[in-house]
Amino acid sequence: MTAARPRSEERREAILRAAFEVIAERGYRGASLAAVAERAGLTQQGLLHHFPGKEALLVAVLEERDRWDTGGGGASGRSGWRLDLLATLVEYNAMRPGMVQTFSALLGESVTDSHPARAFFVRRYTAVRADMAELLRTEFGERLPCGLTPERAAPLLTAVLDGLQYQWLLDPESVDMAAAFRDFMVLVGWEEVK
Amino acid sequence: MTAARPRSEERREAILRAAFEVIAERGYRGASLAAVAERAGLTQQGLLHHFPGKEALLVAVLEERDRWDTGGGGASGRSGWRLDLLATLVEYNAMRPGMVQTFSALLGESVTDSHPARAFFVRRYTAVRADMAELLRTEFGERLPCGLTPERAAPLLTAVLDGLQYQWLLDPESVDMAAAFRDFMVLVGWEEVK
DNA sequence: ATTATCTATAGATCTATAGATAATGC
DNA sequence: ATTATCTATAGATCTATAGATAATGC
Repeated sequence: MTAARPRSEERREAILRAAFEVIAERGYRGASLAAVAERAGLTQQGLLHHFPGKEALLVAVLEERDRWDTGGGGASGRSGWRLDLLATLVEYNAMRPGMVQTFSALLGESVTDSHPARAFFVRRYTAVRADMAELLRTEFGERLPCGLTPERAAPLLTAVLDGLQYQWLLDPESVDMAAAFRDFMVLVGWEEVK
Repeated sequence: MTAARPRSEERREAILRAAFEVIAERGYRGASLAAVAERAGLTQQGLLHHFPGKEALLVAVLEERDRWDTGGGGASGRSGWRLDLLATLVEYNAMRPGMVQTFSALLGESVTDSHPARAFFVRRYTAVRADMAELLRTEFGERLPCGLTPERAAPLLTAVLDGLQYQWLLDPESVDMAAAFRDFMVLVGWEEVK
């Protein structure tokens, strides 16, 4: 009759969820272990039983993110997204400000010198640009309707996704992230209603 | 014969320069007053004589930035940039990684809750989008060659500028920020060699 | 025996204030 | 008298470690 006592794996997940939230609110540098622990319902020292240090917690958050957006046949899977699914993903993100905020905050911090997430994002963006080029190639072949090659359009596509997220996080009333992204896709050659 | 003793204004400027550097290296939250003061050549308490607190220093940094990129008939001046000058600005930025890094780090942090730079960036992006729309209208009229209105292209243009900066800061060898931006301008309808 | 968690605390920071001291400007 | 700067320090944090205690699993 008593509630099942949380097993270790559940506890870890609760800590990770708390870490996502606190990083969204204060960034990684501003996220104290005590704040994460309190949100997860244990003490800071209890948290350190599950993660040996603050950086290990960040690494776990980043790995979780990778699982999240490659899960279900996602970006790095070679299976790849289709262009229309990318538009759907943007719409989906517009309903998850917390998740977007966590990673926009981490991306922003990661450009500072020797930030612990820097290597992760360097690797990640290399992979994302390659995935985006592959996706565009699958959709359009070697040359997009706009005239660019997939390799030259890929950094632009990636930049639009990130840049719109910042504008939208700062001012969601003024920026329609999904509509703006569809505008961009039309620009590169997508024919809206397939 | 002795070097002129630094006057107050010079000291303030030295502190601001130091603050730019330390924020680029560690972000605002990671930038301690002691680190900024040491770089400027005085003690933390000496610094606090010129700026009453850490947030006042940040405000001064942001105001300096506004002066920097509106100076010389810049964005918010109603005089406005021309589109080709925007391309030139991107090339110029590619030679000033420090400045780009300071503000990319601050933009990233600013999306976290109640960050002291948040209101600044909300205001700033509203103004930037309006300026970009105005610039596009001046160049192309009510409808760009790509079919978008200036108001719908403006958030995309802004997003590309910011998004490319992050990719470039993380991996300058792999991302040619200026070339990618020119690609985007061609996309919206610019005819390259005027 | 192992796992999870806690109390206690060391050792570094951080921001900010108080008040002393020195230099400059009237 | 005002301005610039310093020493000293209060009062909060922060990360991490040490070691005790309780609960679980063989």
